[in-house]
Amino acid sequence: MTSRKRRSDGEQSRAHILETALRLFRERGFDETTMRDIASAGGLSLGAAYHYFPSKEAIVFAYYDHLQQRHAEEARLALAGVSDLASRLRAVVSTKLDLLQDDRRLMRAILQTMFGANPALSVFSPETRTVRDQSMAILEEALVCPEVSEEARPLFTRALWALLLGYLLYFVEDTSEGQQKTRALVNGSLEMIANLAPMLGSPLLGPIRKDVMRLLLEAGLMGETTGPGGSTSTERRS
Amino acid sequence: MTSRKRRSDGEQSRAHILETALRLFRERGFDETTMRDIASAGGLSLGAAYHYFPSKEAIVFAYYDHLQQRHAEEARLALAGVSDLASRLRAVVSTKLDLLQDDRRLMRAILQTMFGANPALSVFSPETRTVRDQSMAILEEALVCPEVSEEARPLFTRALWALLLGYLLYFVEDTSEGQQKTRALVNGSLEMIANLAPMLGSPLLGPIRKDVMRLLLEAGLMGETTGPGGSTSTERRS
DNA sequence: GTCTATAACATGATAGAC
DNA sequence: GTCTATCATGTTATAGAC
Repeated sequence: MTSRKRRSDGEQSRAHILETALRLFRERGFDETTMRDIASAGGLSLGAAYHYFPSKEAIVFAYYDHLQQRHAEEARLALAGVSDLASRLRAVVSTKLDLLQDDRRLMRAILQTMFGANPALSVFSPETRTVRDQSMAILEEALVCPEVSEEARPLFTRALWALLLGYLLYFVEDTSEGQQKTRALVNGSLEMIANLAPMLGSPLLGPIRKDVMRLLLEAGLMGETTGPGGSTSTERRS
Repeated sequence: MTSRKRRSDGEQSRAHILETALRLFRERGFDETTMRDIASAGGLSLGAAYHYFPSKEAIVFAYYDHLQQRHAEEARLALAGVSDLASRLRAVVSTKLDLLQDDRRLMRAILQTMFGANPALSVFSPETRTVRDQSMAILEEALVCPEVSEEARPLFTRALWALLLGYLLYFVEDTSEGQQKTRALVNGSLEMIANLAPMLGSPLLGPIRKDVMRLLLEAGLMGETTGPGGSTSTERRS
């Protein structure tokens, strides 16, 4: 265990780089901040920065990872003692937006990689599985309430996850004061969804729910299976 | 009008570059094809290529523009004589997928720019308005049928557009043989939607439709208004 | 073995001559 | 309109310091 002291140095440097990078990203934006800027502002060499983060993307991903941790905490706090569905939905989405309020440009960089050219980092890829599961877990917690039946919950969670993605997409482009446009859209639509929720749980829609579940399962969008780039994948990437 | 001959030369060069670029993109992928490759394969200099296309992105956009033209034609052809909603929905989405079948890597590049860092090229931006409107127009045509009431159509169109975006997102990652996973997902979900459509048009849901419309209108997602980056924008971009 | 620094490379984009 | 430099930046290779 001779690496004990060394590692602590490394961790510190890593944290320092991340901190510096985030500060610059916030000040100037993602594209406008170069790796050289980050390195020199942090008082290290370019090589050192690349030693800790294999790519510029990796830095925003580290940030997003950290952010989700915080969201989980905040959301749980906001959910405590709140029992009606509408409020619970608002709580979980609002805390997310609050955390991202001043980092919309960073979130744009994240979305770009999630929808971007590198399949490994895509929204559906197995590599990003952890992040996705974590995100869904928080949403699912919000759905633990009388209005949502046990059977409807998994499906509802997926739908909400897709919706959240849409909200974020809108959010990063929203230049209205305090992103009030997004807030209004979110609050209004979640309110309606909450009102419709009991209906969705009705036995009348049971068969349809079944159909949807089967569809999503086959598409690899549900349960333990992989996404569209499933096991039959034969494609390559340089 | 001394520019007559010149322009024709220019147009020809432009078309030549576009053609060459697309061929290389298909052969090697978007990221793997450099502007230098395109220029030299086309027998021109790097500067010349940049003269016609201000960026690499611009090339894929030109392609996408052309593609939508073709989709409009194909979709109209496929819609002719088909009157039931399910078939009409399938027709318009299937033709899209058919056109993109062998260009999924290119479509990925398109999606990346649409969700990407450059706000001007975002899905919601005023600059991409034409493309968006064209795309929605085709979808709206598919909804001209007895199952969809006149009042429900605008809303239905928007929802379908969002859904199509989701399909495409899934499609570009789908490595299953012939993208059968996407095909199954699309056919199944559209079938269900078609079945639910008459219900959505019911007077019972009238008030809710009103609410949704108002919400989308205020969000700038409907009608002639701009998107989230509306007139109050104060942000800049280098 | 773990970190850091320097130099080199590939490529998207630009400037200015012809 | 076209070309030839040239630049800026993400990334990699490599060598040295602790």
